Amino acid sequence: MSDNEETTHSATRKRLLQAALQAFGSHDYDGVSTREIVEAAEANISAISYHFGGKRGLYLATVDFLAEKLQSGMNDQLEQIRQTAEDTPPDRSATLICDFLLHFLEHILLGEMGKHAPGIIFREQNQPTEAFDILYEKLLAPMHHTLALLVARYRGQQASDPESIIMTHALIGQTVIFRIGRTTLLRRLNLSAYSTANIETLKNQLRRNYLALLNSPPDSTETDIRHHAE
Amino acid sequence: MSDNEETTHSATRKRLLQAALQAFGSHDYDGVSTREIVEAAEANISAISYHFGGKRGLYLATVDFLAEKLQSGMNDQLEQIRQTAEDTPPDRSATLICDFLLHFLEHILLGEMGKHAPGIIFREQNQPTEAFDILYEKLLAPMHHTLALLVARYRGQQASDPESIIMTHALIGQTVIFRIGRTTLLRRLNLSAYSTANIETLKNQLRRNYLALLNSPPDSTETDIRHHAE
DNA sequence: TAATTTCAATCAAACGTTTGACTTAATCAA
DNA sequence: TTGATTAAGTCAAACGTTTGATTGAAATTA
Repeated sequence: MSDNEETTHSATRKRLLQAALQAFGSHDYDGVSTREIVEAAEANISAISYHFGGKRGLYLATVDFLAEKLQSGMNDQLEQIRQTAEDTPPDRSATLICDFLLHFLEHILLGEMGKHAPGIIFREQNQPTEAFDILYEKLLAPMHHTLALLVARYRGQQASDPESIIMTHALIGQTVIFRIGRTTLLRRLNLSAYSTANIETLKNQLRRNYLALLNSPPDSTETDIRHHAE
Repeated sequence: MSDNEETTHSATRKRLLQAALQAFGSHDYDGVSTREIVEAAEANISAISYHFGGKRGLYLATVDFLAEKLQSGMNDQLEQIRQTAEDTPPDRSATLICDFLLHFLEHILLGEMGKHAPGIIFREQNQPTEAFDILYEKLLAPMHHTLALLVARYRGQQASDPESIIMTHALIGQTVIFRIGRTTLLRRLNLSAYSTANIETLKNQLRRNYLALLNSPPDSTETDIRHHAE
């Protein structure tokens, strides 16, 4: 039984993936030429066809590469959160949510991943191809699921309740907008880039925002239904 | 003195802009070929060079076209909001903010603009070119500014206070994420598209979120400083 | 030796742009 | 009113370049 996809351990293959990640992260699929990539990867043109079957194959492998990379850094954290959540009272969930999201914020604002991932992820959200399935399964769904679990737990709702899911989405949205809408916010604040002090300010304010949302009363209609059901 | 840019009133010119908006809205710059555009516009290849100087010129004109289109539909609303805000007590500002954002939400989820604008705006945020300046000046800045004014007024802060600006950004972010992250949310909810009932649910929940954020107490440090200054 | 990987060279197709002829409509002197 | 002149816009055809992909030989590795 083989691992995920091919498990060819070619150095060239890895260099191609890294170069492609950088390229596809900062330019559109069609805005990146295969020659550009192989030059950055110090490989031959035909290496793309050889290792990935073509440009499209390289792109898909790159998205998988990205998802795998991010997943590995997040899965432990998510698993630990699920564990902690079970062992502690529901009202501690808010802290877990805040800590996770703020840690996530720092990653997408400062981390290496923040450079390349957003462009690819948004593009796939906006105009999904089969690459979106990879991102969703390995990245977006696990994160969304775990957070929804905590949100539901904290607010005394079901994790499958649309209200929990929507609330989770809003929490994530309020976070990622500081990466997605970075250029706009920086102009409004007369800054050219986020400093660590700026990010500290952001984190403080976002934490307060998270708590305000989490502590807001659930929809009364839903609550009534739930109470009657119990 | 001429109007904005050239005021050539060619039918072909307009058809090119409309076709280009559709094309650039759903595909990347390099993913759109000039032949594709002229075919949709039922024009000749050379019309692009003739009217816009080239593909790049057409793209910039298209962004300007988009900004102008959206601006016209929003400026009246923003002006009216600024007027209303001055004539009514600060605590009414929350309603104005909610109404504007929810109206905006409906536009980007269902309206014609929601199809094409997001792709272009995000791309320019993520990798700004001179087209971003157009979007910022005509669209993003006015909206951001007016909302920040209301937010500051409601929470008893200065509109120039970073906390007001950041709060405004968070409010907008929480709104647009339902367009940007649409694909993810729809999967989580097991839907294939937003129905009008779904959107009504979204709006109800978002309104509650907005109010929770707006009513949350401002940063105590800031508040202290402000009180001392007064 | 046999299999895997790299290489320069080459391919057809698609790209954005340019060209020069053609049409249409407005301008103006006779 | 007529006929020549000019300008604006459109068109098919072609331009040189770049694109992703392929080839078969050479190099490398096992």
